[in-house]
Amino acid sequence: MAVKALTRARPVTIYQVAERAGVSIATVSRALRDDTPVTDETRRRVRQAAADLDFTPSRPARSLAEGRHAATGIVFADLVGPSYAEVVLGYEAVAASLGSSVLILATRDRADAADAVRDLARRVDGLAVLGRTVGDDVITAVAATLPVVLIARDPVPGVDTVRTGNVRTARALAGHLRRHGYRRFAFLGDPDGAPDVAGRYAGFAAAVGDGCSPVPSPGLDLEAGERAARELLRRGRPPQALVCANDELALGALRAAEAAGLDVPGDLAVTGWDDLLAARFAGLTTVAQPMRSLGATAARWLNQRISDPSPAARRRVLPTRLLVRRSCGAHPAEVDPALASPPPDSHRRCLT
Amino acid sequence: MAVKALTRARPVTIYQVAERAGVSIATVSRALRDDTPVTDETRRRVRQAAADLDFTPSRPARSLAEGRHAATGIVFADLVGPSYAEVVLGYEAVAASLGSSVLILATRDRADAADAVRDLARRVDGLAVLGRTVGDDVITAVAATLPVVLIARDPVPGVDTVRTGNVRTARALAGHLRRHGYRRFAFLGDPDGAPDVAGRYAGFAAAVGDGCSPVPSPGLDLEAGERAARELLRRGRPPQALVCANDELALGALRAAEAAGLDVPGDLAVTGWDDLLAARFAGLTTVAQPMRSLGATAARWLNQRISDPSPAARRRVLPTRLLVRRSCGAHPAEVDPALASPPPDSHRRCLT
DNA sequence: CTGAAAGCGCTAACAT
DNA sequence: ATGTTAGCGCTTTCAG
Repeated sequence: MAVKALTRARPVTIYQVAERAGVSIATVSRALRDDTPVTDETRRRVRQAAADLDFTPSRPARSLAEGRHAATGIVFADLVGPSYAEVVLGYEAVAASLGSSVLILATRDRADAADAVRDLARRVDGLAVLGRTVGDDVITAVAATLPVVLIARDPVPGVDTVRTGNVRTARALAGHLRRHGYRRFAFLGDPDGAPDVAGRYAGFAAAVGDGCSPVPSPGLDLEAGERAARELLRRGRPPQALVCANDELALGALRAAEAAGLDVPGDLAVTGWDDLLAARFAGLTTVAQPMRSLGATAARWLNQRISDPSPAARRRVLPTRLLVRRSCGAHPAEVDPALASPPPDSHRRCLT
Repeated sequence: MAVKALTRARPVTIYQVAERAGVSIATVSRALRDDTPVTDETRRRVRQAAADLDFTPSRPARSLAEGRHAATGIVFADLVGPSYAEVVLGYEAVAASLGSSVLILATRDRADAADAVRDLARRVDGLAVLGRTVGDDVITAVAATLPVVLIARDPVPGVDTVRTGNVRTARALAGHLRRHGYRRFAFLGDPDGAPDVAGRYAGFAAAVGDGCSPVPSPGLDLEAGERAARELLRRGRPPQALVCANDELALGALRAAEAAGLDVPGDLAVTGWDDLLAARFAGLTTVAQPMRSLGATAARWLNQRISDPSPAARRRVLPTRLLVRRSCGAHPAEVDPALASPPPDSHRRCLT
């Protein structure tokens, strides 16, 4: 196969289409977008010429002239972990159906996250921000420039926010565990590390009273969970139930328990949060959240605010579901069957 | 909180910066990009003015003038499933470090995928396409316009391609299973459905000879695997080892086996592909692939080809690793320890 | 080193 | 209904 396209063909412009169709560029512009008054015959000719030349309008030129990008962005820390990928997917699906392209920005541990966000802001008509990826100051600054929707993050004045119910669900979880008879709890995760963790801890701690203090983990992944749990279990008088801020931590705790020769749930009950696929196979009691809806809602709101920025800031908390599996103890009859069913937009079924 | 920003401030332009700094717009343009000859003093003044006004250049205007987008796109079918999210993440990380923004496009089951791709092509300087999301005709057409890199997909003439080794690894897997003593195999998955599946089946079938025919599943998810496996196990004389095209199918098969009262690996060996987190907890023997590297490589190649399109098309096959766990049978001593270690860019450890 | 001016390709008044 | 023309905000010759 010979090397091809050493120099790529220069893109076709509206002028060439106009010449070929024997009309002015304005007419081409009109004919190609169906919202304007053009003779059927003219439109046909223009369309034909455009097709012949394989013409597609230059996006930058269009954006510059129209003063809009027809694109929005979504900022997140990572895509692995708590099924954030699903949020992005839900977001993309709606955004695409609304005719806007999607730019992504993963902040990970990037030092210049704030700059990157500001830069992104010049390429889009609106921005969705997932979690505590950048400071409130950046959010406020960007929100002064274009519409912003916060996802799974503490609200910022004047900015839309969609979240999942952490506090309330944590309370439900606490109730469930108490009905199991547990009284000594530990919460695995650092409330200061992520807004979600903070909410989950707050709700749980409030529900069980003083009986629970947080055991900060050095991260939110499996290794962190295993390490923190190992430490905890080594100390005297371990808790009866270990409530983890997310499934990865919980799965790590499961491993630590196994390594310590403890039976789950016999010696120790463990719960997670997120309903990862792995949680099902580990029989982990956890909380399922409508991740896809989270993204979809953000995309929809963003679109609305782009076309009309005037309404007051909106806030919504999406419902979550407690999924009771075997890791929290013998399955009591009191569990409402509805609680065991999957969240609205999940294709998963409860396993245990 | 009062409603704010009913009408957002118009963005600052280069003219305002020029006026404030007492120079021409050309000088501002130069001073803001450090690659041009400008007096230190002038540069300082311009920078100051820009900072005062919180000026950031308009992307569309810049793109129009420069004739480039400083952005690339990545097209994929979905983000869930075989950790495609990791590919995207690897891609984004490299692209960002190379100074280009990232646009995403999820084709899912979208009917107008081809149009969407063509549309995306007008917003980027290069495109990465993951899997069989659009037809070869679209790839060829787009590749004539801008650089394209294919990921985990059969090569198209003249287009770069990065893949993971399916055929060779399938052979290794077959060898391992044969050493276990298995002789009757079944392959779960539809080779005609996805390029990866095709390669995996081809390699496996070639290695075990006629002893293996594919059992097409109606999809690649857990439910499809469970259903297909249930059917298979119901028929007389089930296989000794069930090799699944991916982990989700395998996990479904595990459930079907359990439901049928079969012991894994006692009555039936099961293997997967992808090394999902859940595979670890299910003790599933599987194949780990350097997903992140896949994306990273694509981003790097794209960048190179954008700056210099002349080199001949490149093809690379990234190595995979067989992860032997308990689902394939009693752990023989013959397993090379190296085979059990994680792929280069994975943070995961082998569990079993 | 800096300024003036000509585009980049398109949309949107404004004419006709 | 269609053509003319003035921008959109920036980069980049070309002069000076």
